[in-house]
Amino acid sequence: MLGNLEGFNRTHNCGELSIENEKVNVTIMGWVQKRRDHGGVIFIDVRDRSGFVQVVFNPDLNQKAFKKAEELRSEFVVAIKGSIRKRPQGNINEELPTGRIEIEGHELKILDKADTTPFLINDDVNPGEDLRLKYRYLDLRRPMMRDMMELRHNAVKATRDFLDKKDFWEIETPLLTKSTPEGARDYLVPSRINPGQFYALPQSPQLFKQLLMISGMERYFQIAKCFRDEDLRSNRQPEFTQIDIEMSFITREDIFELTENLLRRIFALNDIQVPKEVPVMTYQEAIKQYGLDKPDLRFDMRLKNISDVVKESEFNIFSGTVKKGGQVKGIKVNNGSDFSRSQIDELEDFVKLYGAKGLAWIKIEEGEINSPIAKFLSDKELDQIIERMEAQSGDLLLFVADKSKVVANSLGNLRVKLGNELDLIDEDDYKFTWIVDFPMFEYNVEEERYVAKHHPFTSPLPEDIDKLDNDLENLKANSYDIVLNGEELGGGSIRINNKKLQHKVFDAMNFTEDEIKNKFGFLMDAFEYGTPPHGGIALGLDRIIMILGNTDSIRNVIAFPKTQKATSPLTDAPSSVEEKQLEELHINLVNLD
RNA sequence: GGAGGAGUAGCGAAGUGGUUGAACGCGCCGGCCUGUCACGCCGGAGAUCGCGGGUUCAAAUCCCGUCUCCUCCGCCA
Repeated sequence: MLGNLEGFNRTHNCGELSIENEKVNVTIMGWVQKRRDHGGVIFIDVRDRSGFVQVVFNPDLNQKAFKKAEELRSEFVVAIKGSIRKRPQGNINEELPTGRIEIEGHELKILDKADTTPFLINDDVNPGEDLRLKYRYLDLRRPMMRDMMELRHNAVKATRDFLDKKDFWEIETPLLTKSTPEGARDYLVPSRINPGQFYALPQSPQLFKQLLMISGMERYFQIAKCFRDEDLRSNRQPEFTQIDIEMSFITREDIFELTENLLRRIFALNDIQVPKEVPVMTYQEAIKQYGLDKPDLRFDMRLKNISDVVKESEFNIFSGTVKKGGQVKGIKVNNGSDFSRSQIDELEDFVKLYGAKGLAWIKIEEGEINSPIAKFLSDKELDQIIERMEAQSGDLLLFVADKSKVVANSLGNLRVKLGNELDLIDEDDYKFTWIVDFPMFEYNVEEERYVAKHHPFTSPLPEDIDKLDNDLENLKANSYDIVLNGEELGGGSIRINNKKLQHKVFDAMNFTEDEIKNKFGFLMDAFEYGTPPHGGIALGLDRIIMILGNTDSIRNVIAFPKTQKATSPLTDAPSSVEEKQLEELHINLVNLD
């Protein structure tokens, strides 16, 4: 009968068998990857988590097993007894880890049969995302996905080992917690016992880890699930995992060192070196030179400011923008003068996505200037632009004139796009950098108030504290991000550990006394009882695995991810619920249309 | 909330108004085959061209709507 293991005890994993095991009797179990039926002899590749191995059924050796092997189809689950032998001369397959040996099949048991799968279980096929997610348990059988899961496990294991050695304690914090007003939209969970009230799933364990510092836990970490009800991207899922760390009695540099060593350990899993010295760049410098706060340092093409050169220019789009307080900046595409008009139009469409109104361009062709805006620029201005841009014959210059924020964002993203498309990036290069001194606040036009750029528990830079009273715009935070190849791996800060200062920060954000009390009263209370200086960092585990695993979708590093509409084709979540469940939760559905 | 791309047998994919009864590859089913490992050879089944309207003598192909997946903007302390 099917499924019964009677008489079979697994002795080896398929992928681990080698010439060392010659003449050994083995029992393997796994899935049929492939059957090659030659009529007189049948080859079966049997796959388990460790890899696969070839089993041969020969009627001359074992008629019964051979007959049984004729029934086999792909993805049948089997148990096989046999003996390891060297492959005959000329039949060694050097391509395969187990290619020097094979199993002479003596006894075959079919543990379960399988229907033809919706897609083939190998890395050569590329089924649509919805199919992969609907049959995720089959998708995960593919070597690529199996490898991702193993990599993820190893990274988490390395993290736990490393932090344990450094005297950190892994402490769990609640998933059912309190909704906080700042930041991302919360996932809410209705309380049955408290009609009309809701828990929120944590966007991060931020407040709890600070409370743990006040508790004297001193060094905390958690592989923490976090939830944010915002729109999805190729690197953003509504539930994701952070390596969450907090320490007491430390400086920013202590956190840098710890994080670098942790990353060193994790990236070593794929032989990627974290340099001895990870450079530190200020936010202001990053925006100035690269336009983004997560610069990709694998290629140059920095932004150059030509505002001063064109501020009196005839070309109104440039001079007018500068006079209104905006900027004109440009990037240089080496040997880009052969870009066609339609290619440049495409680049213009791209920067418009980021709010730019247009993209001005100048081609330097054999000393000749080719540009629709050249006629509005004086020779002197052109010369100065070329000098500022360090342009040579054959180059293409691209300019955006706008508010500084739009200029930085549009050119910064254009730079990344060109870097990728022009193949300026060495895929084997890994450029880490710290970004520090972020602005504490950003003005939110919709809410007509300042909001925290990192979070409101971030300490301002000590030398900037006075600006809390009069210069919020330029107040810098003691916060930091770790960036790799243009991807933000994580960020953190030194926290406020003082009630008075915390209160001032809330004030700056226009919180009322009542709001502070209702939303953060418990933190303010805790600050009364002896709070150590503390700080920490949260690293995006999923993004780290993406880069380590060299994949461009976060879904490939999560066993059961959601689609872009935050649904699961596998479980069909989310779904409607029974009327009775809603009643228990005191919830009435209303139609808002 | 918005922009773009995609949806054709189980999977991948060609086909942009008719003369093809919708290619091709993989898989599947049957037969043959004793050294394959992308096995080979012969034969076969399998498609309301995402769904709903419309234009036309004629629609996979053009138009409108709608659903799903992907990428991006906004959003993501």
